[in-house]
Amino acid sequence: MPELPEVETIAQILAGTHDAAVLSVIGCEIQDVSVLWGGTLANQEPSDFIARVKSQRVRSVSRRGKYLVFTLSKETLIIHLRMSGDLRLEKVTDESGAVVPLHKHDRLALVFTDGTRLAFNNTRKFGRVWLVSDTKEVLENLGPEPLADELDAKHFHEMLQQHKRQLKPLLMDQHFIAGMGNIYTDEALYRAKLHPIKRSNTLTKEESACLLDSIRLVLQEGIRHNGASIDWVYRGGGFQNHFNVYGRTGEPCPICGTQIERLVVGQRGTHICPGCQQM
DNA sequence: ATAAACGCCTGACGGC
DNA sequence: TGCCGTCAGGCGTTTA
Repeated sequence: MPELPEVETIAQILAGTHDAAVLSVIGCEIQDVSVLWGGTLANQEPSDFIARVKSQRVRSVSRRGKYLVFTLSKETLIIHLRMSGDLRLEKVTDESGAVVPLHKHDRLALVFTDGTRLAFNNTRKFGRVWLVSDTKEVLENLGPEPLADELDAKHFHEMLQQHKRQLKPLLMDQHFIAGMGNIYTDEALYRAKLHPIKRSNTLTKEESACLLDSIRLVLQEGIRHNGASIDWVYRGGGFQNHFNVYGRTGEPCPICGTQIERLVVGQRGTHICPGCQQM
């Protein structure tokens, strides 16, 4: 699934602030809703959702962790793409006036009065949509934004000291810090030369500061490349061409030449350079 | 407190 | 070609 850089890219594209943006949802009024798979809705029945969301207008689009946040006239629409979710903003009809068909695995579609449509494609049905009056209902327990200035090295070190957990599962815990997923965690730990199962409370101040820098570096680089396009989901991003360890099992480490190893940490495939990342 | 195991889903890929 | 196991950008719940 998309991680912070992919979600950030999608948010910017939908908001029309991205270089690659063609359409924008800002100002669009919701005219019609198709709930193609009811399980998509996390907190209500399709009929309630449709009745409440119709005729609301999109005021803004932003990101919090891996959540997309659509501020509407009266309420807030929140989308989490999970593993296989994607969003397409497109015209409902083509140049000849023919209706553009929805895709296989589209689970929800919002049709706007200006003739555009936002389609939520979600192959594995893990993604969810919420409609809430208060974003706290969904976002309250998220950890800090890794790229925010309020998070400094001192505070991050204290956060790490408060747990005795393996670094990788801790970084992927959205209550600890919001937005890190499997790819960017592997890449950040590699850059910081830290082993994924090293205990968080054993890091020195210097190591904590280096880890925070590494997290920010890989996330910024991911955003700069419009995220990664892997598996069968292609969103136009190119960060997959800049992975140092993720998915590179058996290839030489760019720094020391040792073969990249794959292990399992926290039930997730994990990629490390055994030469650079020692316990 | 920490972490493993499992469930939720569909599809791609490699081996036989 | 088909079948089977494994793996996949996530996360909540249950169990140890």
